[in-house]
Amino acid sequence: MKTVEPQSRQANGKTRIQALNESRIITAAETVFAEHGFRGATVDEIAKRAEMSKPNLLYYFKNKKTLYRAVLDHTLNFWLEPLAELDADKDPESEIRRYIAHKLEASWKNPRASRIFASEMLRGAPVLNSYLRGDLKSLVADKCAVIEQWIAAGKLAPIDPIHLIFMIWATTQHYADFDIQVKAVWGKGALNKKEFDRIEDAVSAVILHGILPRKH
Amino acid sequence: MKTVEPQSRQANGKTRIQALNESRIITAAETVFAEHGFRGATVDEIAKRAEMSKPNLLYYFKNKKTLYRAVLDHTLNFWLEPLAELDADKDPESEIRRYIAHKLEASWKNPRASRIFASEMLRGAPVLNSYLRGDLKSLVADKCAVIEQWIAAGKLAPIDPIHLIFMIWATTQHYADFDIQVKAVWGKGALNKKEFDRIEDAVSAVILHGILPRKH
DNA sequence: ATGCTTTTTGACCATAAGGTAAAAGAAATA
DNA sequence: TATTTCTTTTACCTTATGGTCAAAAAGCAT
Repeated sequence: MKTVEPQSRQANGKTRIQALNESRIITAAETVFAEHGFRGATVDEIAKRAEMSKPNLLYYFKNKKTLYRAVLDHTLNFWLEPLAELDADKDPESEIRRYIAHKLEASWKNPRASRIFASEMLRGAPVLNSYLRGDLKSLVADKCAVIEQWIAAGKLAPIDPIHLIFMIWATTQHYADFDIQVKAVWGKGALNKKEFDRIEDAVSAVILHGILPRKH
Repeated sequence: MKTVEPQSRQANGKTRIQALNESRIITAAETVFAEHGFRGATVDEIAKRAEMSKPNLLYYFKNKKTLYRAVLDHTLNFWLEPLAELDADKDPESEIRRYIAHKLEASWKNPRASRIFASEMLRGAPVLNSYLRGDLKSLVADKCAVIEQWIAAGKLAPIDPIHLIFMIWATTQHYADFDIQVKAVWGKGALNKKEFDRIEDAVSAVILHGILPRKH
């Protein structure tokens, strides 16, 4: 009865193959969950997309729900990150412009993340409820306070900060989530860098124009 | 072998019971499709919600897809209607304010319609594709022309009209589709009339402030 | 090569889901 | 009330779906 050292693992405690396959699965799952939501997605389809048998997939994620949670986790990093940056000591115009740009870019680079989030909201956020009422809520509260400071300092028109945040979220997500509609109505194919820049300009212009104090 | 007159029907050619049941089914289906999308919705669940057996439901709509189309049809009236109103001869400020109010109200009164539409977009609009590229596109083109006129007359700042429309859509839909998030982050329960009015004010303020020409 | 661990597969299983068919049951007209 | 039309139910059928299990296959350290 000889004992043998366990197989070599990466920093995160995963074998080479684990790391590889888990990421392939997550990627495949993102696509399917984004398109069909939790209930509409099937494990079979995700497995096929990950070029893997269903039982093999279930070896890495014990069931659909666990996989979904993993995908949401992955998604949230993306989602939460840009907001954290708003800095009260800096100029609101450049800060908000940068935030809009960043958020639009995120929607652009990873529309699936945005759609997964949207789909989770549509079904009433059964999984993300506590996240919404916890981390996200307090983060938003912080940022509202920053905006309030700007308003108090006369650097912004007196608007309700939370609705400003909602407007920015809504608008930037729209281009990811309603991509098909945007393309169909605007008559473009896949949006390229140039069109993307136009979007950024238009959105920033209206919002900034809308919230910077008027000069008389 | 006596023949008998067919049963009395309403103007739309439907019997009393047909009209009643079809509307009950559509209502039930709206809820389920809004929450789970086409693939995630089940006929059983819709039937249960309509307090009816599955075969009975399928007597009225021969399959899930047909029912889904009927629901989308119902939804589109809602969706298309408010935009049709923008009138070039009137004042842009009041026209756009009215449009925003109208769209917000629609989201508020029938969030399910908004969500069904959102869900259809998320999955790439397989059913609504031709609608998007047809009716909706030309309607939007018309309204862009109206906005261009306002801009040419110096009544609006020179913004890209289509992005203005997208912004309005995005923002107003957000309050319907992301209702849960709004409630969780804002810390409100169900939104009441007062909060709804605050939303309307905030949104109109930013957008109108953002697009009306600056006075120097 | 050997012995152990990790990965993958194929064959299943139970349940859910979309849908059908035929017959029973209500409504409406005559 | 009789007859016809319209509605609802019961009993199924087929396929899809989430998930399990045991065994085979592949990797890896010695």
